[in-house]
Amino acid sequence: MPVTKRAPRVEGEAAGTRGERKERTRLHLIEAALVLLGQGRGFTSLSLREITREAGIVPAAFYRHFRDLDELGLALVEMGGVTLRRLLREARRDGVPPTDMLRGSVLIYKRFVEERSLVFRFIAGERGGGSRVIREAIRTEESHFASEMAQDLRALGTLPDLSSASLQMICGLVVTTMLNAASDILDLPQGRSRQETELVENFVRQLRLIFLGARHWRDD
Amino acid sequence: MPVTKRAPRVEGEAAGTRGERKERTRLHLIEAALVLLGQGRGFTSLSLREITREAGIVPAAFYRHFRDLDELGLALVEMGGVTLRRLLREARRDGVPPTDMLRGSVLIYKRFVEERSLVFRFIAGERGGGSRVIREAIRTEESHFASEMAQDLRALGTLPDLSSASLQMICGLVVTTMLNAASDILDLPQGRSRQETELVENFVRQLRLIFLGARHWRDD
DNA sequence: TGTACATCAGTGAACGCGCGTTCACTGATGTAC
DNA sequence: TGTACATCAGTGAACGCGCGTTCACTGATGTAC
Repeated sequence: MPVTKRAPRVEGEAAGTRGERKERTRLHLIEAALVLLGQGRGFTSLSLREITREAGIVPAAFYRHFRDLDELGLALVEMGGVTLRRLLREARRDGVPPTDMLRGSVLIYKRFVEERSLVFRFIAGERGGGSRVIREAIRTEESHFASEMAQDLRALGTLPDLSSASLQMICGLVVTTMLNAASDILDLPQGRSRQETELVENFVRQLRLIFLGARHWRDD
Repeated sequence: MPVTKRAPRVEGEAAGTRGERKERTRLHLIEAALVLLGQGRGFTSLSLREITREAGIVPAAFYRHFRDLDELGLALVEMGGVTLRRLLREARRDGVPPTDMLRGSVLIYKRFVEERSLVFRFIAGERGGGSRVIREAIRTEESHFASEMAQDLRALGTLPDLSSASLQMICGLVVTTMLNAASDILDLPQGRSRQETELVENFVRQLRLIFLGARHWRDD
């Protein structure tokens, strides 16, 4: 029976090596920022002190993790990118719904957005406004996401006649449409199922239109 | 010869009735906000004092014109709506370019956006993030704009086989694509003509795809 | 037209407050021997 | 294993600053007679 090198800790809260604790505080800061963003304000309007207050540490400790708020913003973008990639991974794993493919995908996407509302609020919110460096980081994530989606469509044999460039362009349009829809989804008033189905139907139709165009697209 | 009822003023700056002067200060406040937004920050991060400083009045005077910053934001949204309507009006007046319709329209749009960069920066920036009340006001303007565009397409006889609902849906997609593109246009680094033509070509292709889909769309 | 009074856009000072950043510090965790 | 020292995440106090809002005011413009 091997000797326990380190005494096991009772409280799960404070467990871990110094490095692990530090990482956890970093995540607390990121989550704190997301929570505050979830209250419907822009990232640029958050203050360092608010964030540390929400995270439960002293303002000065912020600097142990990020040089400034922009650096935290970039961490949020990265988390957004991870979230998007997970969406594709799950789609790949589960496959697309066999009947009424598009509506099924839209409903899955809608639930995905709602379950990760804070991250999507951030991405949808800072994509157009916010600071320039963050906007560009988001654009980069978007285009990676579009490329990955294009690869998946290629692998699935959808739209086999299109060049990679055209497929990429089409996926770019799909991605911006998805992110616009995410913003709409998050602003849905609760319990207004009429508005909800209208939004979904509109979203489905828009995607249908795009894929209809794609099927008739001729590379030049 | 009629008597001059009021002594003519020498300096154009201070001219006008009290009401006119007030209106001018109001516009100064709106322009000041736009100038500050043009420096690449979000509306929610602007301060009342900054804006009045930029407008050349004392902070307290702000309250003679707006209850708070949100009310000024709504005025900005309205100005954005006016700008979009002007775009359609000019398109109606000048007609669409006869050859290479879509690329021509895109280039006209690009110039339009660049000439009114501050308003578009605001609209593109607050559309996804910002405060909820402003976001919803922008959505309303967007959908009015889409309706008007749909009417114009109907009047021009483009896509004569589509129902009004479908036309509206398609125009909605066109509008969001245009506004996404506006954000990209405004972030173009100066003098990088390569990136510029790529952006334009991508934008043209996306619109082409949408209209190709529209031509094959069957109402259900 | 001239006069006396009302209106009100803009002023300037003041208030209490939260901000970002700095600093020397504490004390648990990690490491070398 | 035990001990002595190093590291460093988080502390708490302090700073100067710009913030939003209030208030009594000023003086040009507007109005009634």
